[in-house]
Amino acid sequence: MKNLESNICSHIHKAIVSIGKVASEQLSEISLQATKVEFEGDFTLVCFQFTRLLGKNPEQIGNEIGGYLLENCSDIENFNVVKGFLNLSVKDSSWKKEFLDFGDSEIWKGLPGKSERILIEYSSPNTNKPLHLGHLRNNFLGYSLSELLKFAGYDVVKANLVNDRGIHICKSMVAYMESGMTETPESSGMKGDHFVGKYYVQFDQILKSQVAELVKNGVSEDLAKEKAPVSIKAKKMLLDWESGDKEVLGLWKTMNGWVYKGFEATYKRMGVDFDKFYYESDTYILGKDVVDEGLASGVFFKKEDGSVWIDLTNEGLDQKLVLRSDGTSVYITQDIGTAELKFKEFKMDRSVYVVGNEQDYHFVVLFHILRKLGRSYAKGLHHLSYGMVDLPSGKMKSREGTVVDADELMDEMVNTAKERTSELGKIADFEANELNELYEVLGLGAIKYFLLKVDPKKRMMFNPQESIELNGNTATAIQYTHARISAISRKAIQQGLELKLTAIPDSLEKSEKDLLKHLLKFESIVLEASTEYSPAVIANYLYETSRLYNSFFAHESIFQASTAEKVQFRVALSVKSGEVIRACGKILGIVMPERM
RNA sequence: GGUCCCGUAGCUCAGCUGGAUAGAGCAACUGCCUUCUAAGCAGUAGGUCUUUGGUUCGAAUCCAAACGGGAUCACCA
Repeated sequence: MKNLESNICSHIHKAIVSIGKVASEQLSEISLQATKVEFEGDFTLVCFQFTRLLGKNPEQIGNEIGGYLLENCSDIENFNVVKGFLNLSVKDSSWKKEFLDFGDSEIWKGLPGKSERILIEYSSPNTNKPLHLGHLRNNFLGYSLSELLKFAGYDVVKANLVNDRGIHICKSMVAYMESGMTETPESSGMKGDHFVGKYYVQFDQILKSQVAELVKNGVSEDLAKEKAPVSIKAKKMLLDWESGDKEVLGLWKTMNGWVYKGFEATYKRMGVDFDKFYYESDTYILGKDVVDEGLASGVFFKKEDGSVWIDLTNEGLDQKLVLRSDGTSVYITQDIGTAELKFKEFKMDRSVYVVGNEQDYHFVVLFHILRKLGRSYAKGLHHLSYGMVDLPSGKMKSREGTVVDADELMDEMVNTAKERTSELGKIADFEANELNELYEVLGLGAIKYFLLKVDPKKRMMFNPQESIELNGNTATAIQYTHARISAISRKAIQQGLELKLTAIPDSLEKSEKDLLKHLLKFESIVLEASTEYSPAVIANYLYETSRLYNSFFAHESIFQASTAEKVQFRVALSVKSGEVIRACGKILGIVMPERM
């Protein structure tokens, strides 16, 4: 699309210069839009924008530019002006050339490399409970953003900062100790992360009963929460952990080990991976030297009690603590330190944090701090902030048991895919392992697409009662389109037909032209998605591709086309569509099956 | 209360760098499988784009305010 469209634009530019006798610098960039179906033409130029510059009415302008193009631009066959809109019809030969260039290109292997490295931090789980639906959105977003940027030519590093320490882990540990430490994931047959999560929930139950007891004896609720024996134990355990108590560290390692084993299985099933793991137990001490540096340079200041702050009132924010009065770190201290560590290790040009929007403020502050500290990497920082996944009952709350567990959801969707597949009964000749692989691909694809097609920054709704759809705007329907295309190319190979797009028939059916024009947009869509950090852009484009292909498929017969040339062309068009669908699927982490 | 995000069809979402009659899917209703995969296609119906002002030749899109929903404002992470 690039060549044809930009060529026309540059001619329009010249036309305006020649018509209005204006300096070419006075013109901003010309952009065209696709002509609406109700009108004749391929591209439309909106002429109102030039009325002031040229001192003429839009109709006149349209006619004059149209006339100029007809004479000077070899791509234009005809034009018409409706109100202020100049509709341009492109010659079939120009379209043909454009389509053939596209047929030659191998753009779906990825865009040319850009010597820029981007580090993407995502997932970042707590090690005290299993992953839930919210984590799925985070993981799929982070993974597909990484794939998207890789595809766009960047050097991408995927990092996971595991939150493996803190009071929440101590809670699981305390509850486990209270239970007598008799069972293990092995003995109970539970997945490690679910096993530890069970004790985290148990802690809360013990706490509740102890608080109730204290309240009955006249203690206020707030105080009771603090004074409950398990609360005290958890706090003491955190201190013991920090002072390196052998026993506590031992239990901590054991329990985290169980969780990691569970996470590993879940990550594998989700199809996400990481190049680098950071652990907060290593990084939580970092950042203090940077605070010292900032104090010396005057970016931070110290209050009488010894606490260290940054004043962001000039930025429209308030004062923010960066070091406690006792000299210990807070959350943001660690993040400063971790940012330094990442840069030291990877020298990345950009750094993206895939973190929920409840931390918007935190990242605004963090980025301000790093900028004020004069860090070279500060301009490349970006918070990919995504909205929560809501249930019809409202927010997910682990304590109220209203979470949708990631492992369970994946099981359910794979199962739904299985039921549907056997209902349709098309794959009777599949081996058992092929079948299971297909169910997995369909179930996981459905969840991924469901979560990725929505603009990341928006909150979204998930209704666990109705399982994720398999008809309509879903991964399943897209995967189906791909399977269909694969069937076409199998048959074409059998018949010894050429799969490459090497020739374009003189006249194209509407559905063919629409599909081709849409496929041409692929590169610019990838660029748009990567500059906006939005896999949703890819997902929506992918769906449109699938829809247009299906429409073409339903309207035109491929192997029964009137001429051999048309058969060849339609086969090649199908193959191309399949390539684009697969490329989008790869970016989204959705596998496209050959048969289903 | 301050700050930030969101508000489009009954439901879930596109469209938002201003352009012609606002698009999909689900749900409802009609058609289409003796011919390449009907998990599909074609159609009907469904809209004061939360409201009110402003900017503009032109606003779902930009600006302001109001209303509604959410997040956040800890020496928690």
